[in-house]
Order: sequence, then C-alpha cells, then structure tokens
Amino acid sequence: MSDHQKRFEAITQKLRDHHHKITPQRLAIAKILSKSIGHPSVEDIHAEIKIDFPTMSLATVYRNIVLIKSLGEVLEIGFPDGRNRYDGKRPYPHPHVICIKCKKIVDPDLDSLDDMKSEVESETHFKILNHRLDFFGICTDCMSEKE
Amino acid sequence: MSDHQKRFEAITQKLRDHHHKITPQRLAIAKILSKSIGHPSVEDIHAEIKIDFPTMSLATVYRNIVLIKSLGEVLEIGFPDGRNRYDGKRPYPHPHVICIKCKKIVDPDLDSLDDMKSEVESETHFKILNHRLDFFGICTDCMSEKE
DNA sequence: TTTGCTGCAAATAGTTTGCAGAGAC
DNA sequence: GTCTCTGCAAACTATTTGCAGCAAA
Repeated sequence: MSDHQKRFEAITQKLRDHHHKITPQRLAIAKILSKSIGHPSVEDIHAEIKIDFPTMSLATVYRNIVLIKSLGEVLEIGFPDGRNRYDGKRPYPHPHVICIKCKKIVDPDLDSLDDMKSEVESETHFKILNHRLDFFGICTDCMSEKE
Repeated sequence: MSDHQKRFEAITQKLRDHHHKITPQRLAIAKILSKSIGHPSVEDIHAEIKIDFPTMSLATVYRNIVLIKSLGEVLEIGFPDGRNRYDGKRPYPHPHVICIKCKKIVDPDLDSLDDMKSEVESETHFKILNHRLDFFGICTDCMSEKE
C-alpha cells in the first residue's frame, strides 16, 4: 500500500471512529490531504475538487479541514498573510523550507529538535507541546530565473 | 544608556536617514516598539498610545509598523489567527516560546540555529535568508491554575 | 511651500456562521 | 426517520487603501 493510501485510510478511519458521516465531499478532501502534493492551500483543494463536484462550497472545505485537524490528521501551516497551507502526509510538526518567491514548500530531513525542546523546557519551565520551524529563502528554480 | 533607549535611537535614526518625517505619532510608536514589553500586538500599541493621543488611528499604527518593518527595525511575529505581535527590541529572527493559554511570549537563550541553517542549505540548495522557530506550550502560571 | 503623514471611512480577503434543504446511516 | 452535513449568503476580523486636510521640514 502506498504512503498516500495509508494516510487516506488513517484519516477515514479516524472519521469513522468518531462517528462522523462519510460524505463524498469529505472523502474527496481526505484524498487530497492524504497526498498533500505541494502542501495545498484551501483554495487549491477547493479548485481541485470543483472538477468533480462543481457545487462544492469553500465553506465545506474549511469545515472539513477544521474537523480533520481536530482529529490530528492534518498539519496546518499558517501564515500571517492568510494563505494557510496543509500537510496531511506528515500531520506532526516538522521543519519546512519555503521559497519566498514561488511559495514552494519543501520538507527537509533534519536531525530532530528534541534536544532543543528539552533545552527550552529546562530554561523556561514551560511544558512544550508543539513547535514550528520554518526556513525562508529562494529555491534553485527562482534563483536561476532572470531578474 | 539603557537598552530600550538604544533601540529607540536606532529606530529614529533609521527614520531620519531615510528622510521620513518625524511625527509625534511615529515617535510614540517607535518608543513602544523599542521597549516591546510583552511583544505587543497592534491593538496593544494603539491602546497605549490612545492615552496620550486620543485621536490616534489604528491605520496609522499599521502604516508605521509597515514602515519600521521595512527598515528592518522591528520583527513581526505573525500568527494565522491574525493576532500578530511585534518585537522592536530584537528585530532579527530568534526563537520564541509561546503560552497557548495566556498568549505570553518568552525569548529563550538558545544556541544558534546556524548549523541547522547550513544543513538545510546543503540539502535543499535553497538560499536561506530567514527563519522562524516557535515553541508552543503552557507556562508555569497557567499550569498552576485550576482547570 | 512642498511633500509626506494622519484620521476617517470604506474596501479587501481569508475564514466562520446561520439557516434551510439534502443525504448518510 | 433522525441527525449531521452541505451550499449559499451574510457576518466577522485583521489589515489596507482612497481621500481630504494637516503638519514636518
């Protein structure tokens, strides 16, 4: 079974476990999130589903993302400019590398941040539950472009 | 000279260098940013200045923050829920520890992320310009409260 | 005197919500 | 048949912008 199939199963299973109804719209959203090609935005997801469900409402996308997020099956990558992106492939905190020109998001393989988390906990006495690490820069594609 | 006086001088000097007019409103905003007590939000800044300038407009706060940000003299800590916070004391990227209950923001002393930055650059071939590292958790005050 | 700044109000954009009908179970 | 979900439109909220008057240089 491929990775995205496993993720799709995990999401739909969580939905069933919590007695949420399985609607075609919900399945379509779960399917796109399970692939999360390019860390899609709500707009991206809506646009893709509209091909098969022309009446699909943006509100439905938002509501289902909130739901799936509450089940811990999608990671929200929020940006202050209101262009949030989603990752249903790796729904746990992990670093991102973001191109400030084309908005591409890449997941680098980095040694874990666990040491740093412990350091923060012992210094601040906070109970750390979560984190977010983003690097911003220019990708090779955008660097090689003129201007 | 105290730290916040130095920061206040740095900000006003940058304004003068770039030939921006020195208005009372601008100075008041620079003063609050130079202290940045508790990483204030736009709303916080506006409320504080309103005591001395009752006609101060929110738009003016926004415009001046955009300006000072463009001069590199304040760090914007954006949140997807649209409650951005500002740090004019340390206007360069640095880690934050954020209490998810009371929204307190603390600056921990951490070893630099330079090693990680190099690792990311060599792996992704991005030119990294910037980063953001936030830890989310519960502060000691909120932990000791009932419920 | 010139030019940029401020205050006000309206516009913007992403997201959320109320409601009535549709559909999953 | 019940109860949640969906689509639509309106509401919401942080932020930005147009404009006319004001004030720094």
